Amino acid sequence: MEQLGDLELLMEKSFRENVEPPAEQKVEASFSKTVLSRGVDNRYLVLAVNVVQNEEGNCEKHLIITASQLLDYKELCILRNNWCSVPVEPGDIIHLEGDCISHTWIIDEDFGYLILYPDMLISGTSIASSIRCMRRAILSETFRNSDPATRQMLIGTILHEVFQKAMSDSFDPEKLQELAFQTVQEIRHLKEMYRLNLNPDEVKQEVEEYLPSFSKWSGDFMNKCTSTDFPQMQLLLPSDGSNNNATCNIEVVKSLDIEESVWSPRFGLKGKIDVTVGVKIHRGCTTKYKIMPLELKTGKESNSIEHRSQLVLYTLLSQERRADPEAGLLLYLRTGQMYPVPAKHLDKRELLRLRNQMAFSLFHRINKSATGKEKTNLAPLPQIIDEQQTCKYCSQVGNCAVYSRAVEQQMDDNSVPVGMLPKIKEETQHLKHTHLEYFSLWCLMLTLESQSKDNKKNHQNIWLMPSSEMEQSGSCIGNLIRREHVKTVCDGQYLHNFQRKNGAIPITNLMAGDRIILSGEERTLFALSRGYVKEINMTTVTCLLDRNLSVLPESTLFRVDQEEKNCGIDTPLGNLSKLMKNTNTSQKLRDLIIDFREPQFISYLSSVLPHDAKDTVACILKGLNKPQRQAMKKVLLSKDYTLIVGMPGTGKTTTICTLVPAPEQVEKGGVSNITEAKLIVFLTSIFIKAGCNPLDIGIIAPYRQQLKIINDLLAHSSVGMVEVNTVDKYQGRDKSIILVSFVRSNKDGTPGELLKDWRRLNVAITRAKHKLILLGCVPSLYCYPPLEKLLYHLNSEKLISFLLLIFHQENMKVFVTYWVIFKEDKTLFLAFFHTSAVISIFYYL
DNA sequence: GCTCTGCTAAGAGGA
Repeated sequence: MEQLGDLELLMEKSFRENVEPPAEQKVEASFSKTVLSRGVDNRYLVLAVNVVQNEEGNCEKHLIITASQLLDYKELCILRNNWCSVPVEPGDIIHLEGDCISHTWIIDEDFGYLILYPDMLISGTSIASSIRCMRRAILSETFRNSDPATRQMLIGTILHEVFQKAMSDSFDPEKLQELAFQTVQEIRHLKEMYRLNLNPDEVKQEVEEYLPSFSKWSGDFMNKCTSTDFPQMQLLLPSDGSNNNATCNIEVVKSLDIEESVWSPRFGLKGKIDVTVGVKIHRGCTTKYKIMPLELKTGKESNSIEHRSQLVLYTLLSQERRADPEAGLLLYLRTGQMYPVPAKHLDKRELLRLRNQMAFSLFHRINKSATGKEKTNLAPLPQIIDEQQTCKYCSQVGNCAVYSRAVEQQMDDNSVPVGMLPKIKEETQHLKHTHLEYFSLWCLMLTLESQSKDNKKNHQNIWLMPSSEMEQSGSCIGNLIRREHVKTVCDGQYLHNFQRKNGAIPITNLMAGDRIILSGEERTLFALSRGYVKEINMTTVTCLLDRNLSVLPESTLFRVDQEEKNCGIDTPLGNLSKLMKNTNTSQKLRDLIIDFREPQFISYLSSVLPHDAKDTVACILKGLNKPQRQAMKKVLLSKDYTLIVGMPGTGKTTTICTLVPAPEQVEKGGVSNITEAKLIVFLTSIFIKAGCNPLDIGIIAPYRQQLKIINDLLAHSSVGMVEVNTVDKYQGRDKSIILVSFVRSNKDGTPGELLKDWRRLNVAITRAKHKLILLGCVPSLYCYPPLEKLLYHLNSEKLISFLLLIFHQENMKVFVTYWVIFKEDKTLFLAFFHTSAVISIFYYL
């Protein structure tokens, strides 16, 4: 009792000490628009932080907090034990888990959590990776594209997909073979194989080696007669208490979701759960049913702390949607071995502590001058660890060393472990002082830009503000009910129709094409899916979503929130990191960009232009004025870069153009032309963006392989629902817009039979009611007599447009933009040529 | 203060 009295006295004291100083009134929330609240989603503003010693001489942190906007109602939060190290400061926003008794929260070793900046959601994998090196975790969040994709990652991705498909289909060996084959053949995976110089057959073979383990796993854990037939495991749930027998039989009943994406503003976490499974835990004569996260791993069966931590974090994420799973399952697909991972309080506490440290580092990227007199500069990152082994294979080692030398070693209180100095030197020895300065400057500038007010995502409004309030800002529509069937456009794209439960849709800024986040009005259905607005009118919002919501009850109320545009500094930061690499290309770019080496030019055009391109180039130059022609010539002679400077409207963009060749590919499946296919998809998307109904657009190609490629591309774009067919299928029908891809493009003029058929061509070009776009390689198509006639006619009518592909380089990344001139006339022929001239341009502001 | 532009994203495995 006496102790308690002392404690109360202590509390009173700290209250008095901290409530009274006038300085406290100046405290402002670091997240300007944060909604302070109490209850499950509580958000407290920290007014004061006091470190005190308790009776036993242990350290405690006492926070004076408030959930009232007027700062008039204050509470106390006492942090004990390890929680004392949370880097919380006055002005911070925190979330508290636990009990609040007589205006006092006590967070200690065994009970309660503090979440620092809960609206900053950090991914499960990031936190897991911070266990070994916090600095690396922060660097990976910053320099996002520094991790090069590898063969193992591709195999891992493919295997995940095969397993997930099998989970909702079947683990029958023949079916698995089929699923594996399908998945390996998917365009995005083939692209990655091409990039990694891998053969699809060898990838398929490696994937197949895992399949027997898949079958073994499903045989072990699913569909048995009696509970004791399921594998025996050691698992105690926190709710089981300590004096229970840990041995149990685990049965996987069913899969409830795949790639479930969860944002948790309660724990400040986000992540994607590989598989969400219904599990029965049979222990003695009792059975517990739990819905748990199942995490798949294709690599070494390490059962490592990182892997297990990922599952512990996923049990926290799961609580956003349903009851606490208390445990997760970790499955190694190479062997089919599965480990249960209980989510103990100790593990959750330590992981959230790491999360708070990470949130602190991510939030405090800049040292702002307190008085306005000192220079604003970058804050140091978490300490470099002193473990050569860990750093040996770290993909962030380059960024780590450059940041240390360019930013941290310029500071007074910089401390690098002595053992790591040689490594840092080695990693940065190719860089001059000017390069380090450039890195430091741009890192600072980009970080400042990302922190500027209009670039901050205010996602927290979605979880903290009711839709009725958000609707007033025009970026939200609430009280929506799903109408009609969900149309599956393709895997991962589902068309949903929503209507307001009562009456018309309120006035809104939401427009077709906007990115949105779809949530249920209920808290547990928050951020269910993301996608685009496809169409919006007075009564209906049509959305293309990444999940099919028809599994939810029909009466579910939804809200649609506009996803705020995010200023991506990821690309420029990634480029900055690449610019510092020890490669010849980066060396050259540093020379030109940082050290301002003058660009070099060659003397004669004849040495760069292929002979047969002469006429083509002359033809283009005809359309340009004198300064444009001079600029064009300079560009063609450029070895490095050419700057074109001009007032707006003087025709810089017109000058920056080049012709791409688009060669055909002849394979077993038939003839195709990937460039044309991409362009068709691009043009289709332009028409849809311009307001055309996808159903009014038809795509025609004479070759099946081409149709397949176009279909695949459409399926992976936001377009979808556009009819793609051979000429014959359009016989007797018409569409508002028809796009034709002629496919053939080869120098030797091998004629294919298909295009010689005059009747087919006639059908193809007479299907369009309003706009006909023909796309093809002019010199190749001249080989076909019917097309020759057509081209001759189009040419005389000036209906042929040369297709311009614009390469432009911004933030050191090359973008390719198709530039198409739309004319008033109904018919337009977009033409390619065999030859190309590549132009590289840097835009400088 | 308005409007335009840039925009998937968490994790795929390694030791």
